Amino acid sequence: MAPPAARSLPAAAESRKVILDTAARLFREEGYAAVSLRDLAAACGMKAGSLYYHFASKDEIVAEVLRIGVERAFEEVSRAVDPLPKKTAPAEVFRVAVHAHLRTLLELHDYTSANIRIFGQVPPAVRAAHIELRDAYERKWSDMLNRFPLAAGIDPRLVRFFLIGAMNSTLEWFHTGPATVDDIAEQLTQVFVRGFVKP
Amino acid sequence: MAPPAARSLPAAAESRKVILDTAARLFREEGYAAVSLRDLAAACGMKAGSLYYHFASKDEIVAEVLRIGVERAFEEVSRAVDPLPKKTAPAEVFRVAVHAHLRTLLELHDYTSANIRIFGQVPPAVRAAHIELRDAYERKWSDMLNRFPLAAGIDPRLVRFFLIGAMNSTLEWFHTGPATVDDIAEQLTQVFVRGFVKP
DNA sequence: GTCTATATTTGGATAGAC
DNA sequence: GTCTATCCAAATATAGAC
Repeated sequence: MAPPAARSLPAAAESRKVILDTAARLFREEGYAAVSLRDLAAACGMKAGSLYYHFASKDEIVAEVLRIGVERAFEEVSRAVDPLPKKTAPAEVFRVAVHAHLRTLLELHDYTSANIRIFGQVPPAVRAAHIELRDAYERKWSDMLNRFPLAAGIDPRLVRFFLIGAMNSTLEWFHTGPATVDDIAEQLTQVFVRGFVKP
Repeated sequence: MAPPAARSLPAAAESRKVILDTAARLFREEGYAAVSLRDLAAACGMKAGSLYYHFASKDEIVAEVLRIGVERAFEEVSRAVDPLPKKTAPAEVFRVAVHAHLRTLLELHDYTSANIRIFGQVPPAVRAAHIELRDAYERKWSDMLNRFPLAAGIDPRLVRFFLIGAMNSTLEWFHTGPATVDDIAEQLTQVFVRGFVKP
């Protein structure tokens, strides 16, 4: 038998994708607890019971949304940074990475924004199972920061925490529209690398 | 009639305070949706129905917790910053303010940490009613930032967003213990004012 | 694969006794 | 002021028909 055409998924996989895409969007918009399986099913054009053909529980759905969210960000940042020439200045690598992370979070993927938005709301067991993947992604950021010569008294672990906190909190105000992703990436880089005060 | 002794509140006010203190602690620990009124009442040594003598709804309780959370931070930062001599260097004012905010968030008040933790989880109406007070507090930060001469191309509104995001996200990792509040305040100030890279 | 129907639990909220 | 008892709505999850 010939394989199915590349553009169309088998029915089950197709439904699964619709459910996950919709869940990511609703979680991003409304938070974890506010989205019931009835809401989710209705938004997919299904009934709640049908979800259980594809997933064993709400936890399983949200765990998959979280996982894909980090993976997308990881991929986008890697795709932007890895091809840069070896001799690229650390600050330029940094700016490109920040831009890729912000674009994924703010413009590209509901999965990533859902991840940031609901991570603190999901059941502790789900959160615990997700930590390892988050850590792997954050290690990529540590590697980038470690290419810089550090100012005296600066702990690079704290810089990474500050940076990730500042990047992810853009989700809470980006829609108010004071700046574009390009603006934010550029200025965030300048603030972290050289400070916001006139030299 | 003589007023009651200063250290003891009237019974109703006392119960109200117990409920709010306990709610703040539970919200901080478990999030908004995870705390039921039965849980809250039990932790206060009461039954769920009794809460309704003091508050009309769960929303009213959480709104009060949010309000007190910002007020405490506002008070602590004002108390630390306002008495400084007029000629104090902007960077020193900044450091003192960051220290006061972080200490309130990380060591002093369950209300403030609950606010940061659950703000994104409460019903939209509660959030909307709370925005004005948050804005007033953030204006205090804008005033401090505006005392600095800015580097070229820097929008002080973005700096304020980055700063508040970085400060509040400490809540997610402070318990892992890589640094004290003093360390964090010192290094956060240095990173924002002069950057983390060796000059 | 998706449906209908329903079991089961849990939540916020109310009424009235004490 | 706090209790007991209860209402009502909503949630996750399951069973079995189609």
